[in-house]
Amino acid sequence: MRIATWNVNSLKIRLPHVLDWLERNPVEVLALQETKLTDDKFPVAPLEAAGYRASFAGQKTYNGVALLSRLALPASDVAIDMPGFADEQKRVIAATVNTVRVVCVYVPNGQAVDSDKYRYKLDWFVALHDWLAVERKIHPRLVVAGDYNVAPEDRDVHDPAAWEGQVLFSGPERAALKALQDLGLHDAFRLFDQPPKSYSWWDYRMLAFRRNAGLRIDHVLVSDALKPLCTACVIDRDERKREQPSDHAPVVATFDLVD
DNA sequence: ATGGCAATGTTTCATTGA
Repeated sequence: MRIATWNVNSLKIRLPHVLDWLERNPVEVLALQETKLTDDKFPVAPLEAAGYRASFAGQKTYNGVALLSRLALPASDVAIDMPGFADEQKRVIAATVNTVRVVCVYVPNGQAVDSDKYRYKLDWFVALHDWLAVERKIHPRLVVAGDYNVAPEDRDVHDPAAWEGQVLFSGPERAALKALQDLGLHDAFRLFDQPPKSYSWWDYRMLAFRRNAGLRIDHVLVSDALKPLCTACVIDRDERKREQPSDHAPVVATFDLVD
């Protein structure tokens, strides 16, 4: 079983990319962020034609998340938002697919340290932590995949000295991500040997991709019970080379589970 | 010093992203 996450930066623009990618990478579950579509505009039909059911929670212009899963697999208990955290912004969707509870998250960007948006990001992380502390008890097989907008360590940043203390790499953000990991949610990417300078996002500007000036901010966290079943985790950086790409690359985790 | 690139809205630029 493969579970992937991808911030597509507008599913309207990126639908051809997603369909093409799924054809080449027929994962069992794909978590999408930044769909930027209201629910009435979600492309249900083309995704079904490609063999995927879709659950989604969208809004106009910003945010928006979705979970795609193969039509042949059982999928149930779709949940939107975090209970107890009132939020207009559509950033969380969860579903149980093939006995695995999959949570798709789009963590706030934070804009700049000391901004209102940064405080909202840290508050959001606290809510996520407290919610997942409960969810992991209910669902031992738990995957939390998405755009976390935080690079965990120096090796996840192309220029850690320049980024130190900046949004996406500040101490409080990294501590918030670490607190999730301390719940027993493990960074699947770091369970394996990886190429040096592996990143999942590159700025559209400054020829960042060509210089590999990126950050690793998209993560798949796996619960204690799933950790021994996780057999691989890769970033598909080739997708970033395509025509009119998202600024994020897909991240794919593989599990030794029968589909 | 501080823009650069991309997407959205109802647009002739502002806002947001990361």
